[in-house]
Parts: sequence; structure tokens; C-alpha cells
Amino acid sequence: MGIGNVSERRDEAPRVGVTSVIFALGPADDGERRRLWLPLVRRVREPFLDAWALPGGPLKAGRSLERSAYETLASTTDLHPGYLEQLYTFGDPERSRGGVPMVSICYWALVGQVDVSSIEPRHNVAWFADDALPELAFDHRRIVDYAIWRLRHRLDMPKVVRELVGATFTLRELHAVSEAVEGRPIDLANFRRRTLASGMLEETGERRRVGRQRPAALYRFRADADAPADGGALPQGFDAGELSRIADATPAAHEHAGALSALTTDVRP
Amino acid sequence: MGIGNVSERRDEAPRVGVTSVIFALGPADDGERRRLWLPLVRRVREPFLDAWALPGGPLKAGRSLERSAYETLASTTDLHPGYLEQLYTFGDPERSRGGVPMVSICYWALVGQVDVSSIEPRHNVAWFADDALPELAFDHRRIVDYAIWRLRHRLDMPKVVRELVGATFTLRELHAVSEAVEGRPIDLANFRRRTLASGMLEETGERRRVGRQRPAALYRFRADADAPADGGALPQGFDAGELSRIADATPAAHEHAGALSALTTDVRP
DNA sequence: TCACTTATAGTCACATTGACTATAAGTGAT
DNA sequence: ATCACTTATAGTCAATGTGACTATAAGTGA
Repeated sequence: MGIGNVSERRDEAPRVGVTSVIFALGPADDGERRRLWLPLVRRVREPFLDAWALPGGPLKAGRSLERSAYETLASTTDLHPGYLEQLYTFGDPERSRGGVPMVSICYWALVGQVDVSSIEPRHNVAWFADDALPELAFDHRRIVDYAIWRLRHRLDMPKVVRELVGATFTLRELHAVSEAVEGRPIDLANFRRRTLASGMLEETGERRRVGRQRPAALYRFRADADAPADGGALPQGFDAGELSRIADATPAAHEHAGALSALTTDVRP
Repeated sequence: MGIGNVSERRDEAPRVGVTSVIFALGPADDGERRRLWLPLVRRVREPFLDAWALPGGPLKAGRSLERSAYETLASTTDLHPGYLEQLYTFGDPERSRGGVPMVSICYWALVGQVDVSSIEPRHNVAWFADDALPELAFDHRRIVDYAIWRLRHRLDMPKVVRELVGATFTLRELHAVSEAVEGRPIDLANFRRRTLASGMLEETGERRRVGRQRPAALYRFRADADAPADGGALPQGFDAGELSRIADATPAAHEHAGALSALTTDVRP
């Protein structure tokens, strides 16, 4: 049906898997810039037994790619990102396992907060800073490198950043997130000016005091003028709505609102 | 075989296909802006018998995704793009055919010149302007829309454009290509200034006369300072080298050098 | 009230860019 | 030769965006 016999099927049907790279904002260790952290799972079978690997699993029938990635991620790490975007599909012949070619459709996500308690009990999940990763199984290191590269280059800051900050935030907080994402220091004053001028934000009217100093005005992203530029890497309206539906159906999914305030806490297990 | 009885294997292994969206610079019809044209193939079997569709086929065992896309494209359209980049992977449940989920890994490419003669004999391949496409089979219309969207938004002009112009070109030619890619008129004088200032180009020293007027200086892209910015959507060094290897092994692959001069010719079959 | 820290405003020089205008250089026709 | 015409290429001007700083304001605990 459909494909027909291409010379009696010498074409080994490839195995198809989904893999996720999740980024979270790390702690503000000392006075340093924050880093991005990402969760890895320890492999419990060969090959690469005991090695760290990206969370993933086989594509599940009847689900969209995105949903499949979401479910796999949730089952292995208890994470429920509010954002999931296709990154790249890997399928070199060398990726074959046991002779069967392996195609991995990779997704990535950004989460602001990590519910440490929920993943703590499992010893096979841990978080690592993006610049201090262990050896990874398969070609996962390359996948991570690519994800980071793309995060820093081919992405509109706003769309990403709003996933890392909470619903409401001070400019300094937004600034910290931006620095983490971009991986470089950014002049605060200029950041202020640029960001405010962009018109993406609106004041909530409230203020928040972080230390014991002058409290800062709280902002939120404007609901309208939402996509002043981009639309993301997802085809507009393709799987676009899917994630929100998933998120709505998943209790834990929304609890990363107000994320940043909680991020002062160490996320390491 | 393969598909088997549904109840036995409810984890229906998905079928995996590769699909390509190819863009070529269309003719300068009248005085209008040039358009991008793309090749479609007429389906020769159900479903969507006789409808136009993007060139594609099943993922071939032992090949990389990119190579598979390249070969499929070549066999259905005789096109040999010098550029092939992963676009997106589609795999919604609705894409299933005959109950078997269908995952399509889409690639896209830009070719400057089309060897009309080589595709002419086949009546099941034709070129269409990006703003005058026929009804497409499956969800291919969405794929095309996404490809165009991404071409115009998430891409660094230089990298794309250098695939559409020849090895050597006048600023006016480069300007025409840019207009086609961006899909909007661009002030020539400013385009000049910007482009020259960018340092991407270098003069060849020669000049070329297009009409009967003053000849224009010829430029080429500088070999060094090659990637002053990006690197493309491909993970650096992943499949990156692959295409060149393919291209080298394929005679017709390089003949789109000097492409633009030939583009005054109508590409329609 | 003071010392201290952070929020927020403002300055300045400089680069980029859109919208035009002006001049230079070739060509075929007269 | 010269002219009319078309395109190549250079410049002008105002508006805007931005990096690197500096200055002032607003809270706080002591």
C-alpha cells in the first residue's frame, strides 16, 4: 500500500526516534553570568550503558512528532516545558544501530524553572551546565552543540527569553536571562533602552524588591504585538497550536510562571 | 511485510520520506521584479493521481538524509542543486497514508540555472512561479509556504544569494536576485552601498555589458571572510561536507556557475 | 541621617539606512 | 562628431539604533 515494492523491499525501514534538548537558566552562582543548564539521563542499557544521554525515545504511533517528544521527555525526566520546537533531524548512515538506520528528530525547549523535587528521586537524571557537560552517548554531544549554536545565532531573543522569565519580571531579571542565552555580558543600560524602545514590554504597574535596595518596576510581554518579527522556526499554524493544547492538559506545565524568582535556587540535584 | 498486522504491532513503524523544495530564479518577464520558481512533479499514482507535488521519495537505506534527498530529487527532476539544506520534518498523525504514519524530512535548495533541456522531455515535471502555484497534493502547499517564509525570514541573504548568482556578477544582477529572494523591491543605490560596505564582495577587475549601456563592474564573493556571520541551519560540520562530495561526483552539479547570465532565458518548460 | 546599592535617565560619538539627487560612462542613431 | 538615452556609480540628508559611559533618583538597614 502506497510505497509499492521497490525491488522487494531491500530498504530496511529506519527506526525513528525523538530526542530533546532542554535548557534551563542556572543559578547565579557568585557574581558571574548565569549559565544555561540542561538535563541528561543515564542510559540503562547497551549501547553506552551508564553514559549520559539526551532524553528521548521512539516516535510513538498516533502522535505528532512534537507530542511524541513531549511525552517521551515527560516520562524520562518529569519535565513539562511550555515550549517545544523542532531543532533538526539527524539520519546519517553511521547513526544506524544494529544495522538498522536510526533517524532522530530532535526538539528543544526552554524552561525557566525546574521542579527539583520531582526529578530528585531518580538517580538517572541530572542537570549540567552547558559549558561543563560530561561525555555523551551516541552523537548527542553534536546535537547539544548544535542546539546551543542555534540558540545563540538563529533565534530571536524575545521569543526564547519569554520562556525563561516568568510572566512578570524586572528589567534586571530579563537582562540576566538575556545574558545567559546570548552567553555574553550585555550593558545593562543599553539593554534597558533597547528593550523598552522595542515596545515588546508593558509595565504592570507593580514593583518588586529583590535585595534591600530600590525596587524595580515589573514588566510583562505585551499580549498583542506578540510576534513583531518572527514566528519561530515552526511553520505558522502547523504544530503551532499543539503544544498549548498539551500544556493545558498537563498540570505541571504552567508552573514555571514566575520562574525567575525561583531560580536563585540551585537547580542541581 | 513491514507494515504487518496492526494489532500485532501497534507501534506501526512510520514510513520515512524525503521531500525537496527547489527554488530557481525566474525570468525577468517584463520590467517586473523577478520571481522565484520551483519545480513540481505530477503524481503518477493514487492518492492525488495527476496532482502536482513536490519531488520526493522514500528514505533510502545506507544514505544520509541529505544524500537521499539529493538522489530522489535527481531521479525525479534531473536537478542537481549545489546546495541542500534541511528545512523541517513533518510528521503529524494526519499525514498517515493507509493508516501508516508518514514522516517527511524536507530539504530545500536554491539553483541559479535550470537545464531546461534535460527536464523538457518529461511531461511530469514543470516549473511554477512562487506566487502562481497549482493545487498541490498532500500537505505540500504548507511545506512550500513554510519554505518561502523561511527563505525570506530566517536566512542570511548572502549565503542564499550566492547560490543564485553565478561565480561572477554585476551589482545589478545581485540586486535582482536579492529582490527575488526577499520578494520586495529594494532601492538599488542603497543596496549598492550596503553590499559594498559589507566587505563580502571583491571586484574581479573585469566588466560586463548587459544591454547597450555602460558596462558594470564584475564582482565575486570573497573566498575568505566567507562566513562573516552565520553558518546556515546545518550543524557546522555535520552533513556539511557531504553535499560537496556529492556535487563533485556529479557532473551536472557544477554547471550552474555563471548561472545568472543564462537566467534571462525563460525557465518554463 | 548616612552609607550603600540598585533603578533609571541622559549624553555623545558613530554607524547604518531609507529616500533621493547628481554625475559619469557607454551605445546606437543621426 | 554629436546627441539622446540608459545604466553605473557617487553623494547628500535626515532619522534611527547602539555601544560606552556618566549622572541622578530611590529605597534600605544601620
